[in-house]
Amino acid sequence: MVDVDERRLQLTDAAARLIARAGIGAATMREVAAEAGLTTGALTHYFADKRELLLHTFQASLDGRRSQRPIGEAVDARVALRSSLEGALPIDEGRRRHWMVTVAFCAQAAGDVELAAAQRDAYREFRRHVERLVVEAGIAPADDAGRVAEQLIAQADGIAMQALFDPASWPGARQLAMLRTMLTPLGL
Amino acid sequence: MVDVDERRLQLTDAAARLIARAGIGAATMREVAAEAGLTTGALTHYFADKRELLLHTFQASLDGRRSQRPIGEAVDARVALRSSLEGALPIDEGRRRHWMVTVAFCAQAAGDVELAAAQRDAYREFRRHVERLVVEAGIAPADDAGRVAEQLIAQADGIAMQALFDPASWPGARQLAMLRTMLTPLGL
DNA sequence: CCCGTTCTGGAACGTTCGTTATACATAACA
DNA sequence: TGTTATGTATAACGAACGTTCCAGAACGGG
Repeated sequence: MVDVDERRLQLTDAAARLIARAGIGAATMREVAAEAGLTTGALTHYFADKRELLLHTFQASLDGRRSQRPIGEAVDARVALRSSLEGALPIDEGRRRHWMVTVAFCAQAAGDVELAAAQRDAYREFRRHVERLVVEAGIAPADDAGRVAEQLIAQADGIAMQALFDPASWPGARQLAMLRTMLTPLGL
Repeated sequence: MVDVDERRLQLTDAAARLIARAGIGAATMREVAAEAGLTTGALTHYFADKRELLLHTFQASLDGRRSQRPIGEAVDARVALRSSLEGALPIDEGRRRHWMVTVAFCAQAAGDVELAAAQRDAYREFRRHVERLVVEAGIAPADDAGRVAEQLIAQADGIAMQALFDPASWPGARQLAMLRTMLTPLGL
């Protein structure tokens, strides 16, 4: 009948938009449902409770980001690596939204072991992804790729943190320029 | 009669502990008052509303961090610089608490221009502080110190972001080691 | 076409929130 | 010491929240 996954995405997308636009406080069950053009009856039909909605919203936002990664062996590992790191910068609406969802999720994850684990695992997955690209690109020996990956991620995230609430000082071009400045010593 | 500033600190400290321990959702007016050993009557006497409490909690947490900075000309600029950057790493209870407060504050700052400005200004102040130390330490020429400061802050914050919800992978020593690895190319 | 399932809207429930009001204690000052 | 201002506890209020419930619409299999 109805595509369950599509409906869920419709609802988690609405939640993400709301969180990014007006903060976690504005993302009530009623408001999320309304943003999606539905009511709480439909919302509770797809998510048992608000916590589950938030968890799925975070996961869906992650999936959305992952789907933007260059895929396959078609692209050069160096290009894929730089693209993956640029994916962590809030330089457009989608990437900014993902950061806002992540921050809101982290704020909720304090004192909630399951949510904290989700955030932790998301980071670990990203680390593995970057680490693999580092190896493929031949930037670092395999036994040191993990450290290099952590370093690269730290640099991208650090720029993102500064840029998130100071977009006037950090237009997209400046974020990208700074990331490349930090990458060039590694031959990127 | 009563030291107003001390009472306010007592209350904002209670709020910060609560936020770090159980998340922003647990920081209700009643809970904050109880954590401070008081009631809502006292709480509302010192803060007009919850938003003001949150803003002051963030500012008080910032002040607490700033008070840990090495002061005066007594210390070497290089030492002060490294110490300031290490202050951004969640390697003990106080620093972790400040990060949790910051994350909670950012989650609330979406869609609230005044809160967003407070977060933005906090970053800019830290940037100026680091920039000054960069110049004093002779690490970069004055016209490039800003960029270097941003880079250093980004590296520290990036480590912090990864470490916040994965303390098992990021003991304090490892955070410090990684920060020093990133600092050595600059002669620190 | 009918029946059972799935899906959705809408209202209701109990709880908890931020906030306000009030009563009482305590301290400062005349 | 009487009076005023200040500090705090307690209770109450209306609003909004997450959640539950139910009626009925939409749909699919027989």
